[in-house]
Amino acid sequence: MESTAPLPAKGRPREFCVDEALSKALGVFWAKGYEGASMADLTDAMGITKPSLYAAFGNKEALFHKALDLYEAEKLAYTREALKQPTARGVAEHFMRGAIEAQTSTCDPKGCLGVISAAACGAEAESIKADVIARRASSQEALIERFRQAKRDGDLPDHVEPESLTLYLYAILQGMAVQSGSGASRAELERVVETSLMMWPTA
Amino acid sequence: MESTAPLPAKGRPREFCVDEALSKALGVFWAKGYEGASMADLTDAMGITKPSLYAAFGNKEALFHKALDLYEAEKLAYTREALKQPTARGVAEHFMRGAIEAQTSTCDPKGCLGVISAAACGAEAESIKADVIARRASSQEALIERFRQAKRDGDLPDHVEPESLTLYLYAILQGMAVQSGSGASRAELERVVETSLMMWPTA
DNA sequence: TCGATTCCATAACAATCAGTATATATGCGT
DNA sequence: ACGCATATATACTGATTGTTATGGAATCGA
Repeated sequence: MESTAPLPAKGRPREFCVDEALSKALGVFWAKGYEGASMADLTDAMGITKPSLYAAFGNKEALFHKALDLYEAEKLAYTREALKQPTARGVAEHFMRGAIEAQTSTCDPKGCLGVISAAACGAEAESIKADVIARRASSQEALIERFRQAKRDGDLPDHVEPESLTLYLYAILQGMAVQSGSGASRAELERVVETSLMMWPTA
Repeated sequence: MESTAPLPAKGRPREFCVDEALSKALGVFWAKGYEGASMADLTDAMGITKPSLYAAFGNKEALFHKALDLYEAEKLAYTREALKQPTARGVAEHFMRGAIEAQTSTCDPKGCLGVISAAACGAEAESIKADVIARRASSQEALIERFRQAKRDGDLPDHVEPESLTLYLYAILQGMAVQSGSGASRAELERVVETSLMMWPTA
């Protein structure tokens, strides 16, 4: 294996920052969806030409997967933080309040890239959908495990199943994403969160 | 105003049934989204040629709005039934179980056309999105009014706000649509519903 | 049977799609 | 200074997008 350290750099050096360009691409995919984002949109926002894009990222699909990596790493960091909260209720609250922040930030597109990409369902986007669904499943698995721990902690009532509670919480989060992507205000999303927390099961 | 009764029918009669063709078009939009559905897809499924489509429906956008009308009238009929349930809890349960039926029927595409169309966010689809959002708002208004009545009936706790409860229930419904559109099984959706009902506020 | 009228079918339209071929520019080691 | 390797810029590819013009076919009232 080769280190990622600065290699000798044989040929002509590229004139743009790959990470920065990827971040711009993420913004376009987030705002317009996978199919809605054209290569012209992408190269425009990234400030590079098409051959440069293909050389650096492969093709549109590969670019999207890398943008999804970045999205998970940066914009979904709060989900990993949420799992560390001491109570199941705290976990849920951190998830939902983090979702509000991520989905209504004024410097980012509205809504959730995962939900947008899973809902956009052209035929060519099947591999995109599969990737998003797989990532969601793995993220749900972590939450299920966290709720199992909560039950062992006596933090959740006996009659609550971690799998069901996870599906339920994810439904709320996805619903919030749909609403924020449809122009819902932060105040409206907060009402959803307050209502959810009001009903959260107590041990 | 002219009656819709069979006019003398001046020229050559059309060789296809408009309602049937519209129903086929709805299926395509439902399965592939507004932007994902091409005119070729549509004419293929409808069994007509492009000029016939344009003559009968105007253009792609007008066709979509009419398909949305049909969707509301046929596939969302359960929501009007739900509002008639005697208790707020019954209303919510009817909404959610109706959503399961509508979103996992084996003879229809999975998921909810409204959610799919609101999430698909190309630039050209702005008018589509606006239509879907407006219809959702009007449907939410009816549910808010129903929950207000429930409060007057002493059917909901005092501290529950009809607006918040509506946003919350819609979030769950939209989340279920996202999940069913992403391959969730009926059993998984039923877990969401059971969990939601378990937490439903009692007066 | 004759317009008049409306429909269907084929083919074309300009625009856009994702992706690439070609040519030129820039850096390295030698 | 030379070749090698890589990046950039322009222009192009074939396919597909939504939409429409054209020509023939079908049904009407007269």
